[in-house]
Amino acid sequence: VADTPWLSDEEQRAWRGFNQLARQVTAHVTRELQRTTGLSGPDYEVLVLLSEAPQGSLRAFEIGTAAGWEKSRLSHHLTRMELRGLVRRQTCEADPRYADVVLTDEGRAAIEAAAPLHVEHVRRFFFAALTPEQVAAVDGLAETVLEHLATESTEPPTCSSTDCG
Amino acid sequence: VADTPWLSDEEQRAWRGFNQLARQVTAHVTRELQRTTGLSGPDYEVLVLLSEAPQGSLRAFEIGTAAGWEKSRLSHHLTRMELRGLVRRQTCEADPRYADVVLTDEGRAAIEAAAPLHVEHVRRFFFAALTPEQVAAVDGLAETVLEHLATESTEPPTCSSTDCG
DNA sequence: CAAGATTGATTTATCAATCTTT
DNA sequence: AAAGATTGATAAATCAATCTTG
Repeated sequence: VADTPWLSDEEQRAWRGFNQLARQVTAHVTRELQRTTGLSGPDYEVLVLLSEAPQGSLRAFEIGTAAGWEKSRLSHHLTRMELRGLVRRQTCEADPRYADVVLTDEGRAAIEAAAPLHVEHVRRFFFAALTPEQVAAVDGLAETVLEHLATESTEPPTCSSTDCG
Repeated sequence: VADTPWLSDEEQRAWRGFNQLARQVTAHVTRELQRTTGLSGPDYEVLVLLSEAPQGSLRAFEIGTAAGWEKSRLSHHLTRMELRGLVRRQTCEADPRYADVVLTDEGRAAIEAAAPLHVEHVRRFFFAALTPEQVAAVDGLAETVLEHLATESTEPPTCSSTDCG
């Protein structure tokens, strides 16, 4: 901690802006999604993953990994979606410790109806404001930081941000 | 909806990357904040706002506006923070419909102890990955999109994203 | 024992009134 | 009636066991 310098003015602005950006864009998009389709953000995410999977089916933990959820949240959420008829769970007969999650017909209908609306919202609240260069910048930023986070977690004890010499 | 085109490959990547970025950076930072200081993200946000306010005091709705929370969430959260001794509520005598939220000594101690740690986490999980140009890009993106969202909401009925002529 | 999964309890967030003051 | 605030009920996310299989 010792010698960690404060954030510069520009960093401060960038950090607060980044947070506001993330929060507000997400809020606008998910509010419209909810209003126009009845699906929550998490609902939509699960449905997209399943709809893009080979047989409309994934192991539960694959969804959890992709969405970045812990397993209990995943299980509870799948239970709610199952009650609404959007997905179905079935134990994998080959390997009974895995749970297969399958997109139902109703679930597929829901995601297919929702997708174009969602795209419209994303355009309206996000891409409409951006130049092609800015879109590229977003893509680059995401790649850079996510790459960094992936390695950051698997690094030595951490003498991070302090000079070790 | 009609003529809304699908997202291009690059837009698709940018949108998914943006979401992953926002989620993962936030997750890393708030997890470390919680672990090292015992404060949640929302706790920290309220404390920062109060610590930067003139008398360490704000009207409740000002916090709600700044944080983008609805009033019931705000009220519940303030109740929890008050129980922990971080803030104190007092009715404004001049205008009894407003509730003043005041930072307690304990609350100020908490934010002052947490701030440098938080800065370190933000550096480690975010700025460490970015060049100065990228920091500027983040700042610019946030400004652009937030400006757009501010006007978007106050616009005509919405013939958004469809050609009107 | 480790990994996948589920369950129940607790904590937060959201929703729908309600209350007060202007 | 409108705006600020609170309250109680519901829904969702997190936490701490537990269970099963390899």
